Amino acid sequence: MTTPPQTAPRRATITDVAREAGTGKTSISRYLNGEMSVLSPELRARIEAAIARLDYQPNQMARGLKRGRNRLIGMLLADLTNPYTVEVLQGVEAACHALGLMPLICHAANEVEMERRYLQLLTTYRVEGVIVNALGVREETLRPVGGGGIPAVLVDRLVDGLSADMVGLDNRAAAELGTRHLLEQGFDDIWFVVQPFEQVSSRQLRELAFRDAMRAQNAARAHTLVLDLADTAAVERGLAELDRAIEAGGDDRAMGKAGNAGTPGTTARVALFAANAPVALRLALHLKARYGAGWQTRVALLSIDDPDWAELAGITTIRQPTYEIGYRAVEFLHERIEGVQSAVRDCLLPGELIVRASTSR
Amino acid sequence: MTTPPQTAPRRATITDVAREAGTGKTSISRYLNGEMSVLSPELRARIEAAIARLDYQPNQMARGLKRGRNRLIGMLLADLTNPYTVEVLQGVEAACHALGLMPLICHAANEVEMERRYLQLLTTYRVEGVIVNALGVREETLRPVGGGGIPAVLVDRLVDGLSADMVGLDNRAAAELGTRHLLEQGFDDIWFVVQPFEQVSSRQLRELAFRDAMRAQNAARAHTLVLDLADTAAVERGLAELDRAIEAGGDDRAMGKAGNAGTPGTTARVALFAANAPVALRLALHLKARYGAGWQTRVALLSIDDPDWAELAGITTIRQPTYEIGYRAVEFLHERIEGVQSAVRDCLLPGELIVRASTSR
DNA sequence: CTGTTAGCGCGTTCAA
DNA sequence: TTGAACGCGCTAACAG
Repeated sequence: MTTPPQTAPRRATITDVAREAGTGKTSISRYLNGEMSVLSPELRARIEAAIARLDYQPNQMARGLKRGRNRLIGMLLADLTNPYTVEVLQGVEAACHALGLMPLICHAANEVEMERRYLQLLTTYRVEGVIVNALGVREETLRPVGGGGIPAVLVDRLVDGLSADMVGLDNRAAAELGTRHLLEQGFDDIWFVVQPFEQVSSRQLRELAFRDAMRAQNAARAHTLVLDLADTAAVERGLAELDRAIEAGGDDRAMGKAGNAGTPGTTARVALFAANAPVALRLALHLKARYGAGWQTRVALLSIDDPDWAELAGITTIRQPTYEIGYRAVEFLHERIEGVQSAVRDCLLPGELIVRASTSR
Repeated sequence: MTTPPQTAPRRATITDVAREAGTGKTSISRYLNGEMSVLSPELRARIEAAIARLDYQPNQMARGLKRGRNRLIGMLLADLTNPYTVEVLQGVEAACHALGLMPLICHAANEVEMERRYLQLLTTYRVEGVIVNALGVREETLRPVGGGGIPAVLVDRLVDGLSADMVGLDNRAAAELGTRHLLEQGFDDIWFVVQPFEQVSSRQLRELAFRDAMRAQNAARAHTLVLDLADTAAVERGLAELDRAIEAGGDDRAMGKAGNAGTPGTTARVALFAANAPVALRLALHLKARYGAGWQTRVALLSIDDPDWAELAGITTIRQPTYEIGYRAVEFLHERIEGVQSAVRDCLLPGELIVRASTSR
């Protein structure tokens, strides 16, 4: 049974409905906006019938034009490839649904230029607010948005110089949690592996907290490795450096258990601390290639973010409350849209440690 | 340096620009639409200056209202959690970018009710077309869209009773490719594992092609296992069934190499054929839990879809040309929007076999 | 309770 | 080459 390719019959407008119901446009408008109390049941019934008959659906664009609010919000995403992003998005969608908002999702695919273009596009569509999770937007780009312009809420990362609400992981606490766990498990040579810091505050904060935690425990061997995943050659070099460290360290994790922490000159037990899931994946792939299927028992890997393959790879993770992050972001934005003028708010949510084979004896 | 929270200065309108440039709105409109030839260079310069001074940006909504086209297209997605979807999306975005379209992304999160709601919402925003990758939309829901209504293009799955362009994997060829590979590697007891078919034509097609391929090779032991990932208890039962088969089959894959294919009563070499990535993940998790880290050498797993963790898990996959699927879908849709009236088209793209440890000796 | 009127920001006649 | 007037689909006064 094929649908006939007949010419598209122009969609009914409010005027059509009014004519069909034998009344004026205003009454239709009132009906649409739920002002039922001011409509006689009789008229109301006629309107309902007319709407059904014409399969009428109000034009949001026209409404928006008139009212000055179109219920659209922009959602600028740096990288949908990162499971974190998708999970946050689910929270965003749920909240939008609950608040009658419609998110315009813009995926910049890690390209700063794209971010700029999308931000401008969103402006052009007169979104009522923006949720920003971007790689390289600077204050200038966001100025017409955040300051004096439309409301903005930052997710996961700050934009320097811009004061706006922000919601994300409590990076300091999370990095400390991870570091402490590794130290407790007896690892004393820890490599924090992170993508280039760029403008991404969360990366900076995590690394900083890691170093602080190491220092606080008098654990001398703390290293930071910056891995630009987009640069194959650089990645190779970085991984080679890790290999040297791993192979100089304890040959077997079980063996090194009583290792003398921090004492220089002795074999140390090496652990890798990935700043996020993309990094962790790259590391895991390498470790598997180099040390075989059982690599988890050879070198410890802990990651912030808890992608669905973490269980499969047996890596320890710190799971972010992604859904809630997205949900809260929309709530914040909604309040701002509604005119709340309170001081800028930061919402830092705690991460949850999930211990798996790679860091347990 | 904080941005002062001054009151939002109303965005400039075309009227403001006209006044600022000392001319009428019409000229501004002409300028915006690139009709430069009809503007004196002098006026044109004044307009440019005024636009810059006011930081004017035309209101897309108003334009859309007037022109009857707002450059918006809807993109209905069944499941962003599936890496396939994200990859397709990247193709969609690239094509939209190239064609001056803006995709409204709607994520139904596998809920049929959500799909209905979003479809209606899209209608309400007067999108010019829709790309549909849905779980349960029926012809009725899509009627105002596909038939006689706004143009639609289907991705990955058909909607029964609806004739619309569609683009996706050549499921038949892909399933044959996978089946042949497994048979060639000497597996003769193959389980096709798939989510409930529902309205999803691709699932049905893959399963059908699998059975056909098995029959064509006179390979007697072909099974189909339907796994409803949302139903934990049902999954457990299904997995138990698989375990029985696996453990009844050859104890070691290397051993069974010379196994007598299809002969009943002898030990057979068991392989699992996952219909897509979510299924493959569930299977891999179970196999790892039951057979340990080296499960890949114990039981073969092949999957349609090539998620980023496939390499990590060492499973053989059939990679879909996801980016191209998304890109082509938008191209098709764009043509329809532009009024192309040709017969309904199907674009079936080939998959690529990527052999990994789990199915090679 | 109901209809009339005047725009929202913009594009498109049509005259000037 | 330019601009004034009208209307897109809808809402918000303002009468009745």
